[in-house]
Amino acid sequence: MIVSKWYPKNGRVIFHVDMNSFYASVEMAFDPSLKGKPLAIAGNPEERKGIVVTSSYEARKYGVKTTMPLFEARRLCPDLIVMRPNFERYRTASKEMFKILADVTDTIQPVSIDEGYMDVTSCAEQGSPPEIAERIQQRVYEELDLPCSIGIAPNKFLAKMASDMKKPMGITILRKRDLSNKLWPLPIGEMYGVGEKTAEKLKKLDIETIGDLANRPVLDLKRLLGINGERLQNRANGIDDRPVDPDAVHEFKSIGTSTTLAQDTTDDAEVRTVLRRLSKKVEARMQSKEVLARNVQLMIRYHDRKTVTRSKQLSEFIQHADDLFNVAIQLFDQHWNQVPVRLLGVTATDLAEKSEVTQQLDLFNYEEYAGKEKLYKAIDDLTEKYGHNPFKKLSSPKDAQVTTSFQKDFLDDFKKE
DNA sequence: TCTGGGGTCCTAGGACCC
DNA sequence: TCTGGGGTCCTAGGACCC
Repeated sequence: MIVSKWYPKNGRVIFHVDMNSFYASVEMAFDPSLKGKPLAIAGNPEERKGIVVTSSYEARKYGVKTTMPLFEARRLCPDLIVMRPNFERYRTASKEMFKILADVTDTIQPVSIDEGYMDVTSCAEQGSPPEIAERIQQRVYEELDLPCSIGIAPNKFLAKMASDMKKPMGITILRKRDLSNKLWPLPIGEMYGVGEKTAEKLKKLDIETIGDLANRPVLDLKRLLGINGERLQNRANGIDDRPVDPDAVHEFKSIGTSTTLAQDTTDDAEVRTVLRRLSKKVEARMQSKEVLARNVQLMIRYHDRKTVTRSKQLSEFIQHADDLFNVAIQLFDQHWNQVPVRLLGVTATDLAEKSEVTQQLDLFNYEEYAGKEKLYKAIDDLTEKYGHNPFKKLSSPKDAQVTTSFQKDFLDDFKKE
């Protein structure tokens, strides 16, 4: 049966679905008169945000690229149509796209607004992987008027590299046995995970292609790049065991927002106004995700683009804009060196789910209610009994998850006494 | 009037505890 | 009196990706 060729016993079949020039394509679907024209999505130059976020393939022919300043893009392509981003529109399109993927399998890991991985290993009854990929691509194109490319491979890294090989509207299969033909000839800078700095370092070792990396003694790479050297070499050899994790998208590690000011400023009042606004924005997003934070990070970019971050770990979780602002402004006052400021950012990190933290708050409330001595005495007894204090790491979200059920039982018992 | 804004992961050093 | 080393927490910065 042909299926066995595609669904090997000991292997996986992973898709990487990548929307082609997503923002520009969404605008074209929204207003078909834009189709076939050079289009760029960019911020407002008057607010010093005039860089290209995405451009259509027609614009790319002129050399227009992502992160290119708008004036340069216009110089390369005088007829360039420029639009401000409509993020709501893109989020809506993204949701529709992922709905189509979800008709194939639940094992989907969105990695950004316009791309995601799927594990279709157990989808044999729906057809061969190329057939499934083709159906997905057709549906996205017909129902949403959006082009996408799909990579098919035994793991995430190869699927990611494969989806990049044919654009727009490509479907590319990258098997292990294709590595030396299809992957190894590529320049090292095109490898996912190798950026400008790493590519420079590797070139000093005469590593110019992915194949050079794959076949280099691993010790050379470890010396140069640490643990990442070994990992990159494994990837180059088609080794990547990372699972497709549908929960990863919910496990937020940080929530932040930043803004480049229209003009550099040394005005304390303006800084306060901006930080207040940013704090409110972060609060709103924390609320919608139902998380609290125990660490606040301030980012300052100076006139010369030098960027510093300063953070503060807190003794308790916070959720309100006022609290975020107070920490941010304290950090600013402590660390600002009086040089004109170009950008300000506020980020909440060390996050925990509200429901988890609420249980901890219950504990502290009970503490007030029952009287501290009594509670501490009980905890001391427990510490003696178990050889460690089961409440000691209460403030760490991860440990809180582990220990909350124990704590809950303990509190219930304690209240009964 | 050169270079946005959202993230993740890793490293490294000092403080502190055992 | 002199000593090693592991582990965790906290802070800051860098590389990378879309």
